[in-house]
Amino acid sequence: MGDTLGSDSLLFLTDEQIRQGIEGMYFAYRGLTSEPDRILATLAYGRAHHRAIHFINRAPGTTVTNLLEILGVTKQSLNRVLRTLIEDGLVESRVGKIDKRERNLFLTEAGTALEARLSDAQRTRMRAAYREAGPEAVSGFRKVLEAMMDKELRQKYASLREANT
Amino acid sequence: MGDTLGSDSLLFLTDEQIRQGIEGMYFAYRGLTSEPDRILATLAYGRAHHRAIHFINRAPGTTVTNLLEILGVTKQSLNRVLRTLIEDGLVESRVGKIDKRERNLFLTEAGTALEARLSDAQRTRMRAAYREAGPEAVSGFRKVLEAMMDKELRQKYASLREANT
DNA sequence: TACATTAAGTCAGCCTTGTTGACACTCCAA
DNA sequence: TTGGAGTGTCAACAAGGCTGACTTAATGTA
Repeated sequence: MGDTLGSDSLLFLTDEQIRQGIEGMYFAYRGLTSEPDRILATLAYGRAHHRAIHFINRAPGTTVTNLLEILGVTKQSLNRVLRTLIEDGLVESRVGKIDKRERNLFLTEAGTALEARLSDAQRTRMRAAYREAGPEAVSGFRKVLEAMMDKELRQKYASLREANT
Repeated sequence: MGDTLGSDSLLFLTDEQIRQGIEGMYFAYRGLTSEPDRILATLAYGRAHHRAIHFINRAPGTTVTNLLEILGVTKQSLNRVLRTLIEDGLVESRVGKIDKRERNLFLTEAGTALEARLSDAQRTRMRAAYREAGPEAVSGFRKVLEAMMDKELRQKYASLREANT
C-alpha cells in the first residue's frame, strides 16, 4: 500500500498507541449509541430492544435461535424484550412454513418506522465521521473493525443474511 | 490525501456501507470486551469495575468528580463500584492535599496487576487486529474513531490527562 | 409407531449496574 | 460566617443480564 516499512512497522506501535485505540473504541461506541439511547428512553425501551429491532430488520424472517446466537444472550433475556416488541406491535412472529416449531420474525410497519428513526440518528453520526475522516480513513477503519471481530460470529451472521435474500 | 475524488466521494457511500460500519462497531466492541468480561466474571466484577480501573490507571490521582464526568454515570452508581474496589484493596482513595474535600484515586499494586491483566487481553486483540489490517488502515481507523466521539467529552478527558502528568 | 430431540416460550429468582431523591459532612471562598 | 461544592451514603426502583426447571408442539429417528 505504498508503505515501505510494511506491516513490520506495527512492531513499533507503542503501548500508548494501542491503549488509545482501545479508548477510542470506548468513546466512539458511546458516541454512536447516545442518540438512539435518548430516543429509546422516551419510549420506555432500552438498548436491548434496539439490538433486536436492528437485527430483525437486517435479516427479516430470521428465527429466534439465530437471533440468540447473533446477540449472544439467553433465550429468557431475549424473550422478555421480544415479547414487549410483539405486544407493542413492532415485531411480528410468524409460525415457520417448513418447520412449524420455528418462528420467523419480521418488523411491522411501526417497527420499521422506529428502526429508521434509530438508524437515522446513527447513520447521520457515522456519515459525519466518515466525511470528516476522509475516504481512505474509512477503508482503514473498516479493515480494523473486521479484524477485531470474532471470526466465527462474523461468519455466522454473514451466512444468516445470505440465507434471507 | 491522494484521492482525486476528495471527500465528496463520500456522498456515494451507500446506506448499506454506512450500516455495515455501525454493525462493525457493535461486533468489534464485543470482540474487544469479551476476554476482559470473562476474567472479570471469575472475580465477581463487571464491566463497570473495569472502566473505573482503566481510567484510574490512565489518570492516577484523578478525583471522583472527574471520573463521573468521563464515565457519564451517577455518583451513586460509581460509588458502589468504587467502594468494592477500595474494600478489596485494588484502589486507594487519598484525601486531597490542596482541597481536602476531594479524593484522589490511585491503583494499588493489586489494582495495577488486575489492570495489566485486563489490558493485556485487550491489547493483544487490538495488536492482532492492527497487524492484520496494516499500518495505513490503523491510521484511518483512529481518524474515524476520533471523528465519532463527543468532542466535549474527548476534550475533557484530554485535559484531565494532561493535568495529571 | 414410540421415543428422543429441537424450537420456542414461560416461571421464579438472582445479580449488576444504571436511575432518583434525600440527606449529612467537610471544606473552601466570598 | 454562610452558601455552595465535593464526597459519601441510604433507600427504592428498573433494565437487562444470568441459571434452572419445566411445558408445549413439532420433528426426526430407531
